[in-house]
Amino acid sequence: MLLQDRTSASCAPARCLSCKARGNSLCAAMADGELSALHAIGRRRNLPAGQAFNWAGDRNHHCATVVEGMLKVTASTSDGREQIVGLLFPGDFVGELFADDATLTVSALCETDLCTYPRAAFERTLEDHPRMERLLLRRTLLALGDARGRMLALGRRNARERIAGFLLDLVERTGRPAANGGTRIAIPISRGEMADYLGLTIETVSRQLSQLKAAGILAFAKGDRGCTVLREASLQAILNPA
Amino acid sequence: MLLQDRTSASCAPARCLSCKARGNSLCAAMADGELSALHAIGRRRNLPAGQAFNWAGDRNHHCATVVEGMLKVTASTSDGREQIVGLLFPGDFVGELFADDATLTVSALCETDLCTYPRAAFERTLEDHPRMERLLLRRTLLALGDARGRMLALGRRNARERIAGFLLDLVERTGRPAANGGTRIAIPISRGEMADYLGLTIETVSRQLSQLKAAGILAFAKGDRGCTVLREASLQAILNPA
DNA sequence: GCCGCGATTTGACCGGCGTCAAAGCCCCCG
DNA sequence: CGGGGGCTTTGACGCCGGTCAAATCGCGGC
Repeated sequence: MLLQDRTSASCAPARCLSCKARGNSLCAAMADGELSALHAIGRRRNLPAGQAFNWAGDRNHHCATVVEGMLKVTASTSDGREQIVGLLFPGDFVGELFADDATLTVSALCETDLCTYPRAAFERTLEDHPRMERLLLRRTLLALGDARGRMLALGRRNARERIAGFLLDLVERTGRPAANGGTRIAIPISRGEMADYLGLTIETVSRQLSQLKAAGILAFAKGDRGCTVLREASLQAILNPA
Repeated sequence: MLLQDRTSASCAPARCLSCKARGNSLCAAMADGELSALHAIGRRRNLPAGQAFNWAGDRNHHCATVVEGMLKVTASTSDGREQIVGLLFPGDFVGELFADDATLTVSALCETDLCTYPRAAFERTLEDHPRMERLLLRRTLLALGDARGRMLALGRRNARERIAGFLLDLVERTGRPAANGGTRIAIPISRGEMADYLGLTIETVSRQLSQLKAAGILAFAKGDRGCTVLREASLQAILNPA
């Protein structure tokens, strides 16, 4: 163990060098030699689709970074209504730092690989590596900006506008030019999860998508998640009314 | 100028020593001697009630910390619907770091004193003082947690529940025991601002408050902002239904 | 192919909250 | 003391989106 630490201090651990999330995760702040500090406390973990990484109310022992896959972060009311308050993609940091108890539930939207760390050890590592702390600050600020945009959507936009905004986000994140001049996007989550993300119900989401299809703005290929956006400008017009 | 910097490097600038926000602002991370770094780039500024510190869409030149007073951070749609996405109190940091353009509008809810900094200079100071950066990270994480709680409220709670939650927040923040065994709270903002904060309309806020009064849960003294909570447990029960 | 199950879509209905309007209240100022 | 303007309350009404229910689709297993 000690020996391994010493050797890996001079060259990055193999698991890290081949890591798909390296480069856009917090690890990017670490020089190859420093990675051993994280490597020593990190464990790889695979999370099957649907399974929770942790539950709101549990003691908050672990944090992680997403290596591959997607997670949702949800908050819920005492009677079970649920709101997705964040989505996490490869490279994103997972967890609530500096808090003894978790207030949010994190679970996998599809099969997901994580690099998990004991929270206490991670926080210590953070203190020792200001570059990593700085990177985390930037990410947290981005997440906060995102959260604020979603507060506007949840508080002030109607169902049509929320759907349009969501689809435009997907265009930006996953859009690829389609044959017919439209843009093909993946919709990586179920209707129910879209509803939880947008603060709507499944039925409303489905109806709105049907209307957009009827209006010739969207087209669905049968039997797959995803669709192609035929008239992006129309979505923009819905999102930003005069 | 240079001379002043040198002298103040050995003892904290007088303005900082007497600052009411010292101790719970980012400055708390600075030893007395370090404060000159902030002092040199900071300017005091007084903002009359209602006036904006900056507008969404402007170049993002300045940030600040709140010395005294209260600010609101608002996001709005292209057609003018407005959502308050944050409230700022003495000691809180004001501004969107690492962004060239402001996406949010910040304005004073009452007469407010700020200590403002050019954003670029502040970011440089941050780099030189990891303790301050760490404090900012903690605050940003708290703000993110708060934002997520508000997403749940805006996305999944009805008007009654939002009002109850808001009042309970005020009890925690400003509550003082009242003569009749109730808790006296200050409501430091107008009905319109409450509505913007809660994602409701003025009329709905007013109606809900009237209902709580009729139910004997709240009592309003005539002619002042504020009220006393007679039955806090009832508010809890509204916020967390079975 | 056929069945069964979950996800999605569609329909009917209704209630909460937004909208529009008017009245009331408070405070400032003359 | 009276008048005016802004904030707040209250009322009437309509619509959006939630609820309940049923039909349809998609897919895997046998």
